[in-house]
Amino acid sequence: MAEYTNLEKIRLEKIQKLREDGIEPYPNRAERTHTSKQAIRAFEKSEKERLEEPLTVTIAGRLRSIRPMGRIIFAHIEDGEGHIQLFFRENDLGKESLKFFNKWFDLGDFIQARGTLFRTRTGEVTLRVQEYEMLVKAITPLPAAKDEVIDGDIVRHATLADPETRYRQRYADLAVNPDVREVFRKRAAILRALREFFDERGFLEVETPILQPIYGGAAARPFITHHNQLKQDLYLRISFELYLKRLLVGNLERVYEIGRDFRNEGFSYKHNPEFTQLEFYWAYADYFQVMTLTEEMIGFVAERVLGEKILTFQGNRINLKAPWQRIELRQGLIDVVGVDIKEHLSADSLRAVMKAKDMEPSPIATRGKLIDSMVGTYLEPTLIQPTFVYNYPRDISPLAKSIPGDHWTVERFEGFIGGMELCNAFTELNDPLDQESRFLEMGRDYNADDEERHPMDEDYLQALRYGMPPTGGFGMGIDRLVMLLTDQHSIRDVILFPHLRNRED
RNA sequence: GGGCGCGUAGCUCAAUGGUAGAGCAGUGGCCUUUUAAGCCAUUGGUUGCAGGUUCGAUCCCUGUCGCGCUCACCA
Repeated sequence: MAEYTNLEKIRLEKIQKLREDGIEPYPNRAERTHTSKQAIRAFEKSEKERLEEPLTVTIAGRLRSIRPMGRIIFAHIEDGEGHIQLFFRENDLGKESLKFFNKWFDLGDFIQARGTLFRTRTGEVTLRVQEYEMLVKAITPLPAAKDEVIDGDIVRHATLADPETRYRQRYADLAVNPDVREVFRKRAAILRALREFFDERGFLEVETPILQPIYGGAAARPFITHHNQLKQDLYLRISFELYLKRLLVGNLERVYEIGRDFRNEGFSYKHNPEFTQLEFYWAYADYFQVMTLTEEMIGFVAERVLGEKILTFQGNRINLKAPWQRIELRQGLIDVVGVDIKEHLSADSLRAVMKAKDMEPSPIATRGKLIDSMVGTYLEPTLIQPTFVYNYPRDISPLAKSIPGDHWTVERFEGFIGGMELCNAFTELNDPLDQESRFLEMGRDYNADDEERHPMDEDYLQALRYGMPPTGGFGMGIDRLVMLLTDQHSIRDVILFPHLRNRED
């Protein structure tokens, strides 16, 4: 049972009294002829055409401010597209009707109003209300103190700022913070642009299983669930990779999927346990071609969403125009920490030189993990402008193809923007025998009970034995791309309902 | 998981080892073109939760819950 605050009790009482008077505070049906924006546009058009007849419209929305001034009342309502001012006048409505509004309506209620449009002395297009009706009585007041209209924009004073409430009650956050709505509109535009980009280039959008008997394609701990009838444990996917590549075996030469991945790991400003991923696989391409396509893709999305390839992220001006900077991983680490990984082909040797350079290498990490941690700690934060780091260590890339003649390195790159890893791609390993030995290698590098261990996927190997064309593959966290294009510091600000701990107090 | 910080009215924030205050919102009144409208009056709090120290705790201490930052973790 909800416990009501005093403010809520007052509104509950209003609901009861309205019903006693035969007025339904939650009517089944509403009516509107114009949104706020449409109404204003229609009025401006009629002004231009010098129409004599006043324009009559019915609008509906949430009451965001009320300014009673005796026998008149000004109010603003907000709908999905904007806001518009209502003008209630005793001369138009009669004494009772004006009083009724004053008495029973509160900020946050939904109202439907019919009337004619005019311009006030201050020039604002306003609805002169002739009839109005309550659509919804809000019980809880919106967590915002007051609105001010400056140059036609609503400015909110003392608006909801507490991050916890904003994430837990996203509905309230959205209702009260228009820029939050804007972030999610942009997110939708980004997804639309990505689909357009791949559709235009002959990529087929597909859907692969989220519930998987064997997880794979990434190093991450999975969520485990259970199918009752099958009496079988299933995993929520940690990547799409192994299923999408099966499709290339099946002669679908260009595929992509946009969907949710789940990783049972800690969260941070750039990690949420479920997140949206884009992966694509492109037959007869290699990782350098994928790099070029990546530049095009990100540029295309930015054009669509921002109108240009320049953006500001956390105070940095970022230029997305191709070509992006390309740094070979080995050279990047030589430049940043002065370590040449080619001279340290064992984990122990690498650990020794890292210690000598005052780093604190993990005592159990593999060579590849040590290299990756140096990249993450020293190189990644410096990569503000779009950069591809390429040629990664083999032992952390079990699904990527080796560089011919180089046992230690694979054809793989990661893309960084704004000091943040954005995407990961490689020339896909399509040699089933090599793949099998890589799986076995991984099995040796991890303990049997380590959930990050890459499990052997026999069916995937079977697929490869039929033959997978040479392929370039790519994965990107969409949430991070949205962060970048909307200048949001935290992944929680680009996910509508980010995961938070349960409250038990 | 570790470290640091935060949690006070519906919202945004103050405050003190002596029992909590402002603006807005709310309530009552005045006001027929306002723009954070204005003016007068007024209600509102188990200070996240549970303990402890103290004559007395919102403040000090311990634990706990949640959030934030950070480190670890994160092919």
